[in-house]
Amino acid sequence: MEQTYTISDLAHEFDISTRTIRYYEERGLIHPGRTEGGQRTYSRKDRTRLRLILRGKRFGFSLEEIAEMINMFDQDRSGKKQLEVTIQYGRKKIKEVDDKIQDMIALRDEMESLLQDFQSRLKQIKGEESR
Amino acid sequence: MEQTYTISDLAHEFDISTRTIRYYEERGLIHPGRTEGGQRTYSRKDRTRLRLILRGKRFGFSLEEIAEMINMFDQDRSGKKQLEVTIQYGRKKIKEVDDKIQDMIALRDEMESLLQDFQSRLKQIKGEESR
DNA sequence: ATTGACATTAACGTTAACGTAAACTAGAAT
DNA sequence: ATTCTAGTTTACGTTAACGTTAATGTCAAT
Repeated sequence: MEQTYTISDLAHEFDISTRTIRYYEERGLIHPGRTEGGQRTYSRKDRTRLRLILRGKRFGFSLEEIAEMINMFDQDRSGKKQLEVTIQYGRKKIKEVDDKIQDMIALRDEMESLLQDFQSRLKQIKGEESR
Repeated sequence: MEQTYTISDLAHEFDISTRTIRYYEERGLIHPGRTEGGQRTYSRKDRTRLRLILRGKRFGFSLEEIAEMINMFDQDRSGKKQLEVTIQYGRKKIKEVDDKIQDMIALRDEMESLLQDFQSRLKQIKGEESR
């Protein structure tokens, strides 16, 4: 239990460049440790965090938004009022995600119905063919 | 039945700039008509198409990808082979969308479970409070 | 101790997707 | 007829999210 990763370990695993990982650090999204010699060293938590970042990216959040969300869930919010605010914000963000999901489902359906059109056209052609 | 729109009609309706709409045209995503004097005039079909473009954008497809998809569903594919290819491609794109949806649902769940943590913490604090 | 593969920072370059400004024209309203 | 609002093209500017290069340091293996 002391599992760490180098920057290229993670770069390979997630199929991104080392530059990208360093850039995320530059933007305050991740905070790896350092070795004696000054090289970055990533813990399991860092790796998990990177996965989260990439997941956020994949559906169109900006790095700034992702930073906001992550840092939010990150702080040691011990006060009651703080916790309540955090939860409020979290609910809002989740709703945003829900909305995006709905939007995508709508697009999916639209695409599907276009495809149906094409398929019935194809069927018709095939029908004519065998006359 | 001759409903048309000006560029700012659509800009207002979809809450985007006229520059954006012109840019989509520049990139070959939409092809409005012109008035005598040279001003762009948008039909209902153009409007529908714009809606599709924006929907595509909203979940992270690039304009190039959107152009590819739209033009695909656009051509008058009368040949059987052509139709089959189009349908294949369409299936592929729909699967991509499905994957994105799955991905987003995973993120949503992740966020939800984080929120649960916070909420149980809050409950605990409230419990202590009333002791 | 010397490779060789991988690491570091610094800084400039690149692309997509527009924003913005200038200089001008068209159309609607008074 | 004039004024005002909205349209046009051209062209340069901007930002996010990295890519790329240079110049140099580190670590593991021989």
